[in-house]
Amino acid sequence: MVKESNNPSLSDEMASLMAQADLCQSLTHPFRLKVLRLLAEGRKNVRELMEVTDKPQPFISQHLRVLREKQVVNDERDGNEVFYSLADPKIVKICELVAELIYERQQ
Amino acid sequence: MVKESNNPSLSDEMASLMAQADLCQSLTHPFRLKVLRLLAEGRKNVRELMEVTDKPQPFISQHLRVLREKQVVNDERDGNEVFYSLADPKIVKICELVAELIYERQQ
DNA sequence: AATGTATATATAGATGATAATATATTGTCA
DNA sequence: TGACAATATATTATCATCTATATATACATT
Repeated sequence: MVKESNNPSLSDEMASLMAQADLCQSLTHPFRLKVLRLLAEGRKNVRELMEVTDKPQPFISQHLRVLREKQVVNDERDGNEVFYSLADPKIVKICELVAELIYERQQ
Repeated sequence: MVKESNNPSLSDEMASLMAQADLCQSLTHPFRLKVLRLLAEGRKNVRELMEVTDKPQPFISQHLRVLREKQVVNDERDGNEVFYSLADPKIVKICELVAELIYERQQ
């Protein structure tokens, strides 16, 4: 946004805003929001997500990668499978607030 | 995401997820997050946002347009000036949670 | 080692977002 | 009405994201 100034607190704020924007980027796809909603119930592997969402495997893995890169989910391998889970319970809170906001709009 | 099924509740969920994703899109730019933070203090017009952020006017207006189109802010004209304000207090909550989440990461 | 299963990555064409510049609109006041 | 101030929109080049398809990797089992 702004060129870095020599005031450290300004660039700190900028860095924080950039990180926040980056995190929000992970929430800009309906499928990823759906995945987050599913993971809020508990960890799931890719096969389970395929069964529930009926989407092709690479499609799912690509979106999981976005979530992983933004540190919104964690992955842990268990033998052949990889389980995904929410990295922070605040993610659920955020998604819930967003959903509420949309819900209230329709009333 | 998914082709519309004949189950109305499914497409309702889809519509909701799409609206949620669309709203989150407004949060994916550091400048817009900065603006929301400023508007959380109270309504501001474009000139005030220019003074605080030191950004060119069209840059600001374009980002305000995104926020307006996503219904995240309201605008009201007062003579020559247009004042922007947050459309819903939940926006502040969401931004705060996102900021907290980022803050905690750094610890 | 060979095969099968689960998941990840590479690639490419299409679509969408961003930023800068130029220009248009809207309202005020002389 | 004409000139100015405040804000909005149009345009365009660049860069990121999305989806589908193809392919690669990792682990398990025989």
